[in-house]
Formats: sequence, C-alpha cells, structure tokens
Amino acid sequence: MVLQKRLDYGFNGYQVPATPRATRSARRRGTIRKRQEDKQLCAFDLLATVAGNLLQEKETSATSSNRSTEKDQYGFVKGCKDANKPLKNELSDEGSCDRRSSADLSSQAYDQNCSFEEFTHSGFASIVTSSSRSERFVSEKSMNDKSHIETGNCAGKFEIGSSGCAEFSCFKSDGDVDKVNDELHKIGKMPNGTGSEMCSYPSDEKPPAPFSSRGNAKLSGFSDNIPCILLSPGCDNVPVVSRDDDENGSRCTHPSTTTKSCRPMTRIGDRRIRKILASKYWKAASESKDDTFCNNHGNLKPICQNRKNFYKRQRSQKSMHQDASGSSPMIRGAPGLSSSEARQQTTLQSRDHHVKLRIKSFRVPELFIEIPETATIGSLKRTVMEAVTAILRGGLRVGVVLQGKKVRDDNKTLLQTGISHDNQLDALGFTLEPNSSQSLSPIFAADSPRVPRIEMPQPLTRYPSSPAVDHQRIQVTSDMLPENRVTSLGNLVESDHDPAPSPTNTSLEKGMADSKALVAVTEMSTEAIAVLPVHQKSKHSVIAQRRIRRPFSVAEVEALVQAVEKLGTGRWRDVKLRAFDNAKHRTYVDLKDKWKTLVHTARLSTQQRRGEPVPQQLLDRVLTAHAYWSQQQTKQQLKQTETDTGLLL
DNA sequence: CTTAGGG
DNA sequence: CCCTAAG
Repeated sequence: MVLQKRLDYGFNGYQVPATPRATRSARRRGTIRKRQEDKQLCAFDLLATVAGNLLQEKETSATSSNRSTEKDQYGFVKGCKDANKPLKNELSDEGSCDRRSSADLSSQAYDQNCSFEEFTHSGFASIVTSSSRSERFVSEKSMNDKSHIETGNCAGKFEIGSSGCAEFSCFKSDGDVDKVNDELHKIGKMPNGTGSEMCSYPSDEKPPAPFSSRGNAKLSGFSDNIPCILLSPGCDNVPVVSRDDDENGSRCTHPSTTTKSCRPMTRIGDRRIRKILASKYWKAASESKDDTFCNNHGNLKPICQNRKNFYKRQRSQKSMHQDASGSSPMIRGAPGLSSSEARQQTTLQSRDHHVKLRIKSFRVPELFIEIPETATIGSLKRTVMEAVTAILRGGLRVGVVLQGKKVRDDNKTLLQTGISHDNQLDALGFTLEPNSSQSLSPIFAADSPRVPRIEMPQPLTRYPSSPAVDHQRIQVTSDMLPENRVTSLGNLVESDHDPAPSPTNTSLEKGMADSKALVAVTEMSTEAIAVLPVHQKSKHSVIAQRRIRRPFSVAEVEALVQAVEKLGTGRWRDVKLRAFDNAKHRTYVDLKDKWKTLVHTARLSTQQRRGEPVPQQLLDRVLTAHAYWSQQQTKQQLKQTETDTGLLL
C-alpha cells in the first residue's frame, strides 16, 4: 500500500550531515529534490492515515494486550497504542521501544560512523548527566561501546509526560513522521487518556472521531496551521490553551483550512518585504504633550533620526504605557504594537448572553513623521496625509484587546475569552492595525496642521458595524463551531495565523470596500497625494521597526530540537522548511539564533535560566544533538582535510 | 538567498 | 532580534 510505503519513508532515520559549504548549491538542488519527496509523502494523508490506523487498532485490539516488543508494520504504532495502558512500570519499555525503532531505521539510512540515535544512546548518559561537559568529550570510543549499552537505558530520560500532566505539542504536519511518532508516544503516556483519540490532524481534514482528551493535557502550539483538537472535557469545550499571553500558545485551536502539505513551497519571508512592511508601523504623535514632535526652537524637528533613537523612544514609551496601564487598560495594546485604539468604546450589557458593543471612535495607528524644519505647514499637512494614507491604503485589521492583552485566538468564543455580558466589559478594547496589503485605495484625508492625533472620521467608526459583524451584536454561543466562528469573524478580524503586527493578508479589504462612506472620501485624499511624490518622500519618513520579540514556546523548541536532531545545525533553511514552514514569523535566522541560545541555556544551571522554562529533557536533547552534530562537523572537516592532503600528495 | 557569527 | 560578511 502506498501508505505503508510512505510510513517507511518517513522513518528513514537521521539524515546524513550536510555536505560542506562548497557544495551548497548542489546540496540545495538536492534538498529541493528531497523536499519534493517530502511533499510526496503528503504529510496530511500520512498523518490522517496514521491516526486512522490508531483508531482502528484501538478498536480492534482494545482487548488484546499484546505488549509490543514486536514491531508492527509501522514500527511504532503498536508501541504507541499499547502505551495507552497504565504505564508506570512500562516506561522503560516505552522508551526503548521508541528508541529502538528509530534507531533501527536510522542505522539503515546512515552512512556515517554512527547515527544520531546511536550517538544518543552512547553519549547520552554522559552528556546528559554531566550536561555541562563539552560535546567534544564524547569520543568515538564511547560511540563504539554502544552495543554494551542497553537501549532502555535512556528511557527514563524520555518519559516526558509521565508526571500526570502530559504536555502536547501540536506539530505542523509536514511529512515529519517522527514528530507524529514522538507525539504519539507522549500521548500514550497520558495518564488516563486514550492515546488514539488524540492525533494531529491535517488542518484541512476533519477528525474522524470526536476529539477529546481525558487527560489533564496542556496544549501548546506554534505553527500557524496547527490543528489542535484538545478539548478539556471539564470546561465546556474550552480548549486547554493559551498560557502564553503573547501569541504563541493561543493559536493552536485554529482549524485552518489551508492545505499545507502539497502546496507549493513558500519562500521564507523576504527581509526586504518585512522591512517595508514594518515601515508601515509608524509611530504617531498622539498628544500634544507627547514628545513625538519635539518642539525644538519652535520648529518641528524630526524625532527619529536613526533607529536607535527610535528604539529608545519606543522603550520609554512602552514604560510610559505600562505606568499608565492601570488607568485605561483598553488603550494598551501589545507592547509597542497596537497602533490605534478604540476610544470611548462603550459596552452595553444585555440579558440573553449577547454582548453589545459600541465603538465610538477609532484612532488611526500611530505615526512617525520626519520632516525638515524648513518645511511649510502645507507640506506637513501633506506629509501627515501621506502617512495616514499609506496606512489606510495598506488596509487595516482589527485587534481585540482585553485587559490590556491582545486576544489572539480568533477561535475562542467571547465567553471563553472572558467577554461576556456580565464581566470585564470595560476592559475590552479594539485596535486598528496597519495591514500589509497595498490593495486599498486611499480613503482618508486629514487636514489639520499638527494632527498629532487624527481622529478617524465616521467611516471607520462605522466600520465595525459592517455586515459581517451583524450590527455589533456578536452572538456568544458556547457550542459554536470553530468553523462558524471563523467564517463569521475571520474575514474581518486580525488573523490569528499571523498574530503579530506582521503582515497578514487577512485584511479588511472587503469590509472597507463595501463601506460606501469610506469610499466617499477617497477623492480628496488622492488629490492631496497627487500633490507630491508620495513614495520618494515617504521613504525618508519610514522607519524600519524592529520585529516584536516572540519567545519560543516549548512546542516550538521541541519542534526545533526535533528538526535539528535530524537535519543538523548547518541547515537552517531546511529546518525552517521542515518544522516552521507555517510559522511565517520564524525565519531560519531566528531558528539558528534560537538554537544558539538553546545551547547556551542548556549549559546554564537551572536557576540561571529565564523565561518560559524549557523542559530539561528538551535541553538535554539540545546538548546531545549539538554534540553530535558538531562532532559530525569536525569529522567532516577531518575527512575533508584528509582528502585534500591526499590530493596534494 | 543562506550561513555563520558578532552585537 | 539585528546586522553583515562571505559564499
């Protein structure tokens, strides 16, 4: 069967270290080919089928307790399935099963002295237990001793979720069966969950069976298209998500409709594009007391001559915002990001579980404007005009801010988010954020001299009442299907697929275009713009914004580790493609950097680490993989020099 | 465009 | 995260 073939395919173990840089172009060609193969694996099919098999197997063999040391045709499925059973004393078996199967496979496909797995087996104990040792200490001798080491030795190290609170990661299904494997194993360790109920599913497919977890599962996701189907039974279909107030955790319940697996490869975000896009996030002079326009000798001076100043400014502003946070929570957006707020938004309560919202006005996103002091008021007007137009033309999207935090998960119901008719309503705010797409025509003209703050004219105020929102009445129904929620709001609201200010195609274009009031103002603005060469001018006033910091979630780290274990440390593009293809905001440089810090972190003592704690087990894997691949690298170099000298002689 | 490495 | 040299 095709499926079996595919499965086998996915388990061909760790890949050969990348060839040295000299052959990179060739390698790239190779990777392209390989990637095509990967695509042929058609991850979604694969995942779905694996999951399906699990379900089936569960049904058919629920009674038979054939503890599998035997490998079934999939090598791992059986072990996973059996892991449903109470595991306490089976953990070591568990681990060994896991390791054995992959080790077997990896050794087949490996042409190096040892595979990563083998390396892990032999080097693991020493490396991990004395995790501060440099990876180079793992000598080849220890590698060769591997046969004396029982495969189960490391099992204890891998009992990730045995503590009674399993942690699940949602992995994008890009053909990486190992991930599935891994996850399935973890699933198997759910205390009382039935592993087969929980599988990753391709985002464009529906789970074949009701999805629920009985375990106390923590769910975390990182990829934009992760289909996470973990529901907490105790809480009315409330996804057990979002411990991360940033954007990481809360996105995974999104039932994406994107067909990921077989679509053409997407390129990694173009830096230039990013910069251009970033340039859209202009800082605005908000109040006259705001220092945006430094009144320098009575003249308007450019405030941000360089980025550093800009950052400095930004930071200080941030703290200002934080200081003032208590007073008006709804004005706070994501730090430094939300660029406009809904002001004076009133929330009315109504009886029957409806939330009535009234948005009196929006502010335009903040702008930074740089203009020579010799400029005339007229040109200042035009400049402001430009800036505003640029933003509006780029489209806007709506963000929701609750208690000062951005609500990223579009799939949560209002109720789940805490926006209900009987609480928190005053903490609710909306933001308008610049969008990337340039497709909108200018729609707004400002005509006030110093316009530090530009109040949106009626049109935008009315925007939220566009048809799709059903006259500001959003029905809160707990049993609302995700799909419905998406279709009802997804078109309008900020896409949780790309939570950060970064560009999303999910724009308000439609809504905007539909609004006649908005269109009505168009002429004026175009006229104003026509006066001067917009693009050249604005280039100078555009300031590239530093990307927002987005800490890696544990799930992301896990994915990264997994990918690096397989691909090595020198192929970040492949790592990106493999494990983060859907996370647009993670560039391969980011991944490389993250790995760097991971290695660093792993060497630190537990107390010295900061941020969201990465499971020690993961850090151990980081060290192991790092050790392995650097060893591999040196080995390569040795070989290289050998052949070189050989050629010379 | 990718990698590697410093900042 | 950013920047940049180097390939």
